[in-house]
Amino acid sequence: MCSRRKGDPIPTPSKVKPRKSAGQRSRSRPEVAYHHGDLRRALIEAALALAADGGPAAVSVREAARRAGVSPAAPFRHFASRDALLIAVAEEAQRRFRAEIDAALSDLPADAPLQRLRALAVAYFRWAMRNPAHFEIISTRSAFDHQTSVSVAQDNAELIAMTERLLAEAARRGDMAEIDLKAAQITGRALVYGLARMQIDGHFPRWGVAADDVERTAEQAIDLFIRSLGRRD
Amino acid sequence: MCSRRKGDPIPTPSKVKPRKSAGQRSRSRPEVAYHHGDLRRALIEAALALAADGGPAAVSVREAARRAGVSPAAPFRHFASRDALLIAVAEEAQRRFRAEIDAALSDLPADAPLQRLRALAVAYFRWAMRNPAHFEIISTRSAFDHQTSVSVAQDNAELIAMTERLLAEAARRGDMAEIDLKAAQITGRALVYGLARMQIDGHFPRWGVAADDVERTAEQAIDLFIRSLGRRD
DNA sequence: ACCTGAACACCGTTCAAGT
DNA sequence: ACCTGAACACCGTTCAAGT
Repeated sequence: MCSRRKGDPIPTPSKVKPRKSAGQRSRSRPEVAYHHGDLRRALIEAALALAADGGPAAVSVREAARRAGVSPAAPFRHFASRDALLIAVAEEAQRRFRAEIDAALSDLPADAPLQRLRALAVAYFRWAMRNPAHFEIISTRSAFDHQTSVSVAQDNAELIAMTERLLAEAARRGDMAEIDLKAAQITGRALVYGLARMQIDGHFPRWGVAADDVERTAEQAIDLFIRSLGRRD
Repeated sequence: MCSRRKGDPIPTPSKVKPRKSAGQRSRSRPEVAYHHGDLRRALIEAALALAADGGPAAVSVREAARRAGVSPAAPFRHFASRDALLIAVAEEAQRRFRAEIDAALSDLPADAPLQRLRALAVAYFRWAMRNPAHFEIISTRSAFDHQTSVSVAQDNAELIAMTERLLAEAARRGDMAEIDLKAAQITGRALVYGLARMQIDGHFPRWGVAADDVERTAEQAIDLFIRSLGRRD
C-alpha cells in the first residue's frame, strides 16, 4: 500500500556531487541522500523490523526493498548480498549496544571493580531483553554467513578487555577470593550470555520463571555469581 | 549422481497392509517401509546433514528430497511442512540427548546430589559440543516456527525437574550454603546453556580460549559454580 | 550515480494424475 | 498407499537498459 506505484512521479536526486577526498571519509555517514532520501538507512531499518518478528532468517532483501518502495534489484547497489545487509544491521546494533554499556558504567565509582562488573552484566542482559532482534543478529553464528565485521569484532574485543581489567583490578585490591581469573571471566560471561539467550530462545517459561519475573531473576543470578567471587572470611 | 533417474526400475512396495488398530500405535515406529525403504528416516537424516553445515536455516526440503532420490513433492507425504521436518529432527535429537544424560548419571552414587549435578552439567556441555546441529535445533527458538513438539517439551520438563530434585536433596543433606534454590537452579542452567551456546556460536576464540582448551575450561567454570553452592566454613 | 525490468536458478507447497 | 510432474508464488542475484 505504501510503496511507490508505477506512474508516480519520481523525485529527482539533488545535484550535489559529494566527492570524497582520498583517504578521508565524511564524518557522519559516507553514503549521501539519493532519490529515496537514504535508501541504505531505510533498508537497514526494514531488515531490522523483519528480524524483530521471525528472527534473522525472516529477513528478505526483496521484502526490505518492497518496504522501502524500490525495485528488487535496488538494494544490491548498497549491499553486495543479503549477508552484507545483515552485517550492516549487526554493526549498527553493536554500536548502540556499546553506547548503552558505556552509559551504564559512566556514573559508577572507578574504584569498585566488582560493582562495575555487576552493572556491566545487568546492562548486557537488559539490552538483550529489550533488543532481541539486534542481540540475536550480533550473537548467533548461523544467523548469516558468520564472518562478523571488523568493526563489530573490535568493539567486542574492547568489551572483553574491559571484563579482564575489572577482574584483575578486583584481585589486586584484594576484593576477590583466590580464583583463577580466566575461569572467573569465562564463568561470568557464560552466565550472562546464557541468561540472555534463555530469554531470546524463550526458555524461561519452562524453567518456571514468569515474564515479569525474568529481569529480577537474572539479576539474582548475576548477584549470586558476583558474590561467589568475593572473599570468604 | 546417486539419485534415481527417470527410467530406472522402481522397486514395488511390499504388500503388507499395516492397519494400526485404533488407539494403539506400534512400539518402535508407526511408519513402515515403502518403496524407498524408509523415506521418512532418509529425510530426517538428510535434514540433519544439511543443518550440520550451515545451521538450521540451511535445511531445504527440496535438497533433502534430492538427496533421498525422490521428487520435490514426496516429502510432503511424510511431513506437513518444512517446520514439521525440523521438529522431527528435534525430537530425535532430544531422545538421543536424554539417553546420553541418563547414561552419564547411571554409575554415580545416588547420595551425592552435587556430584550428580556436576556430571549432568558436564554431559550437557559435551553433548552440545559434539552434536552442534542437534543442539541448535533443540535450543534455538528462531530456528523454525518455534512451537517445540510435545515429546520434546516433556523430555525437557523431566530434565528440569531433575535439577530441582538434586538441588533440594543437596540442601536437605546440608551440602549447600544458604542460597535460594530457584536462583541457584537458574544460575546453573544459564551457565551451562551459556557455555554450550558460546561453543555453538563460535565465541570461545575471541574470549581467548583455544579449541582444544574449550572442554577443560567449561569444566572449570562448572566446578567454580558447583563449589560456590557449597558451605563456607 | 542510482534505479528499473526482465531474467535465472532456486525455494516451499499444492494438486491432479499415475502405479 | 505412496510418488511424480507441473504449477504457483516466492527468493537472491545479475545485467542490460533507462534517467
